Amino acid sequence: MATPQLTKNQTLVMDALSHSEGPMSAYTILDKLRDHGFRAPLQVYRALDKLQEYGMVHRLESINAFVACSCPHDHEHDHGVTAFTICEGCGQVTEFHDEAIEQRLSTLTRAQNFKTEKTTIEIRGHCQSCA
Amino acid sequence: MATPQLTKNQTLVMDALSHSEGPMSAYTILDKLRDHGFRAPLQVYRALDKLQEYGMVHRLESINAFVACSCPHDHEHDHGVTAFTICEGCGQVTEFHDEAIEQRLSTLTRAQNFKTEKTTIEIRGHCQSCA
DNA sequence: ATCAATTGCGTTATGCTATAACGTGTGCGA
DNA sequence: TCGCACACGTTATAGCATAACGCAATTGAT
Repeated sequence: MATPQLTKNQTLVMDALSHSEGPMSAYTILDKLRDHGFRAPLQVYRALDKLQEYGMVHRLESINAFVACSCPHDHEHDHGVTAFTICEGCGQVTEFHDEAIEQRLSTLTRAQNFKTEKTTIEIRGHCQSCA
Repeated sequence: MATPQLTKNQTLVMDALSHSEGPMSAYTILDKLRDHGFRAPLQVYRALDKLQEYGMVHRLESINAFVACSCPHDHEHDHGVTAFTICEGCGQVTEFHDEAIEQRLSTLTRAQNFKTEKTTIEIRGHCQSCA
């Protein structure tokens, strides 16, 4: 998945997420971008869809929010399964990848002949500071 | 978490989920129970909250739906981490538990001094029949 | 027995999340 | 230059979830 040149809206949404400390809901992003001409949710959702497709943004299913991918390198290759810890206190999200879990899940899904398309692993709790 | 006697509403919601082939949204449950006197979403959500607390119902975060726990035994002890495969074709949900994944996640979260409260693992794709 | 606390219930209203459906403009290759 | 793909803007609507109020039943300590 090569990363093409981003459009204006995509760039605005990406910047908003990148400069945010933690995850943001689509509507929070919308509010942040009103000064830049954003008026409707669809403008945000359409940009988010593309950014997810490019692997630059992740959706956190358990909190209906979006976060910039923390991988420093480009997004030209698949990262495999992505997992997150999400702190209920400060909202901090940590992204991580683990080959062992990926292998194990692969084994288990293969055993039931299940064809995986998207894997969600989200761990909610409290980080060191907020424990 | 001992399972107390269920209230009327809790029983109705539990029965609806148990007799369903797959997961149901709160509003779908509401519609199914209108004949039994249900009028408002809160009646469903309140019952669902308790049933989740008792470990009899799981929430599928990635599709905003609820499913009856498939464990045959009672719910008096914690099952640890619960994972699901969710078929995008037929909606079939399979629940499973894996000690290896649980261990690995525990190791990883411990490494960042993260205190886990709830773990979500949901695998979306296609089951054998729908592949 | 009585009071207070707890729990469940019902209702209305509201808020948050996401998409449908329509039309416009722009770039680009056949 | 025609047709197609894509991004965009707008309005409206659908879908998911909770706030806030009040009432009724239960329980359990005084």
